[in-house]
Amino acid sequence: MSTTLHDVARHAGVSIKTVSNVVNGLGRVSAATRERVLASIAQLDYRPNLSARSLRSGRTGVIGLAIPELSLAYFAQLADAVIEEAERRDLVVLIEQTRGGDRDRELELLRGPRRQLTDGLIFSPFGMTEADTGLLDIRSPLVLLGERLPEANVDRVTMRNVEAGAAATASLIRLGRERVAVIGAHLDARMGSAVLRYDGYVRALREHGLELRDELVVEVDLWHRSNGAKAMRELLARDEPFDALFAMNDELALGALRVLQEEGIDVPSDVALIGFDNVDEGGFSRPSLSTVDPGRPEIAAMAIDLLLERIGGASIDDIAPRELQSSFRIIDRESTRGA
Amino acid sequence: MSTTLHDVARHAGVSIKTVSNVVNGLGRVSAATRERVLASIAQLDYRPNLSARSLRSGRTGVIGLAIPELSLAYFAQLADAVIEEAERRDLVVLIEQTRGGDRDRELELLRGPRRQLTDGLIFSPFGMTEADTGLLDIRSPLVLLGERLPEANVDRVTMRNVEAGAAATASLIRLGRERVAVIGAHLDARMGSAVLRYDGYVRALREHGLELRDELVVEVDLWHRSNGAKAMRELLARDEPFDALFAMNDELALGALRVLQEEGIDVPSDVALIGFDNVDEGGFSRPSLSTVDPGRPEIAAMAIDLLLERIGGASIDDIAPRELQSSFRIIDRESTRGA
DNA sequence: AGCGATTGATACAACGTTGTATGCTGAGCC
DNA sequence: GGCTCAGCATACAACGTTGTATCAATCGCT
Repeated sequence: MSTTLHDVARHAGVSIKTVSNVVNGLGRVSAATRERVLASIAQLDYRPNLSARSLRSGRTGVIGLAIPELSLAYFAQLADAVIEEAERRDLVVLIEQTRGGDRDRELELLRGPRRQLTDGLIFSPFGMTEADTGLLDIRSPLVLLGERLPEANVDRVTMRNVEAGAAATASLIRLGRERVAVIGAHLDARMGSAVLRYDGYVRALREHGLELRDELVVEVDLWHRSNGAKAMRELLARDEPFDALFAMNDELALGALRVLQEEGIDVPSDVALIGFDNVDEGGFSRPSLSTVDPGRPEIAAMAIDLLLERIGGASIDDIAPRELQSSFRIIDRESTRGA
Repeated sequence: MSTTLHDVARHAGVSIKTVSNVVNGLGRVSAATRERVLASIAQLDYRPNLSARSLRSGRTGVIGLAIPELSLAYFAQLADAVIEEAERRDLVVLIEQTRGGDRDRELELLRGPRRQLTDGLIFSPFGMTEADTGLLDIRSPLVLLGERLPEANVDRVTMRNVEAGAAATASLIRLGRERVAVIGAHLDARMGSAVLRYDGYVRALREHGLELRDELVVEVDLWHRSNGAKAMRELLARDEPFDALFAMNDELALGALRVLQEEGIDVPSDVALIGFDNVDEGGFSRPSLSTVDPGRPEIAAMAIDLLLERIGGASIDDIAPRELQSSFRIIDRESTRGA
């Protein structure tokens, strides 16, 4: 079939191991034999068999990335960042979709045989509940993205959701708006981005001496665009005036934006709007959408670095699980511009 | 480390091969021993080592997907479809980005050692030129997406671009529009989607007895949103009246839409608009975007099936390369609705 | 009863690689 | 001149799996 070390060795008149050493730059090989071997390698177009290598070494050079759905812009862009950062470390990425965060599928990915294909997994959980937390206790390297499953004894990358939520809200208040609505809250939840971003919202209101009005808070289960539209209709139906809106992600914001426009409400003059996530699309909506950039490349880099340490042998017992936080940035676009 | 066949065999008091047979459902194994072995497998939490398996079998169960950029909605949704279809065939997908279609990167992916990680590659070429076509002549299974590199002696999945372009154009004409502009043309090119969709446009005009006006044709190099905006400004500057627009993909359409709105031109009443690709986002723009659905799941399924045949051993010499075409569908949304 | 056929299980080799142990030079030193 | 020691290269085993060949025991048939 394809050329092996054996073929090269025979062709160059040396032992298999010497060829292996040349390929990997190990051991002492005289310049003369090295030349000869390299020539043979080039001539025979030898390429190492990665299956054999990983059988021997126990490493595959592949990391897994499990996300709810690649069609969601946020995750597509995240995957993009992970692939690029992985590439930089000579790793390759295998993407698994949990089909919108299906719990059973998530568990299957965590424990299934396919885990063997990868050295470790970067996992953005969604459907698993806190009761499932124990199931995360797996031998192989794992890094969680986001703040779900807070009890899990695992490395984790998050962002400063409270601070970012506060900064987003503050950016609206700084425009002179005093009735800032928010959509996407999960008031009953104890943890999660929704809770943290909402905390930030509340904090910013307080710091600027504004009143928190429950009538301006809309709960939204899934942060999809259609739900953003629904939430906005609900808010409008309450007949409670507002002049600014913090949407907990860009999808919600874009859904809300559409309804606002249908109702003839101008953004930003009537209602200033800021989203969250900095999805590409927000730069092209009309008006373009102000947002919070979560620093995806940084998130990707942190996750991979954490993973690599575990892959390198640092077990959970050796080093306690850590949580790294990416830095965010407010992006000012048309939806919060002008008076 | 982790449990192997050996461990299970010892635990169940049988030979290694018997355990292997149970796992793979091969050979004859009595119900009694099968029970015993399965019990041991469950008890020891045995999972087959996929590296060893693929070393032995020569298959990895992984296919590669090389696309320009995951952040582009079209490719994200395509990747989604490929992953789902692969899953259905018990395959897993390794995504490689060619960084917006960088030629050197494309060649690297085609010939690099990482090809060994996968059983075959689904490749959406972009940067490679016709001069590079010969470099596609690789031993390992390969399927191209799209009509670039037309001379390549390789399996390929395309869509009926001419028919689809004609159908899109016709859907505008059927609204009563008589001055249909088009953006995205590559007039100097001999091949590619741009040429084919343009052919469709021309054909539809002719079939409906409309005149082809060069002033209504705008060339656009890269089909990005910003270029859609640029093209629209160029078209408006020509001061040539038009009442409908066929954009060669949704990105162009959305870019153009934004400019039309900035200029106070109403869509669809002043200008009816249709795009191409059925990117999710088009369903949420305002007005929502009519488009051509290229049938991504079908494309993914066809590509994987072609690949699997080659992986199964059908070499290019055995079976001549084939081209499969997906079926498309016009999606009517607000941008072509009403009078 | 004696024979071949069938069933159920086993031993062994091999996939291509790399780590370990070992061997063979010849140069340097007392 | 015999010793050590570095320098270079090799042989062998092992990673965990599966295909092939083989074998023992049981079965069915004349």
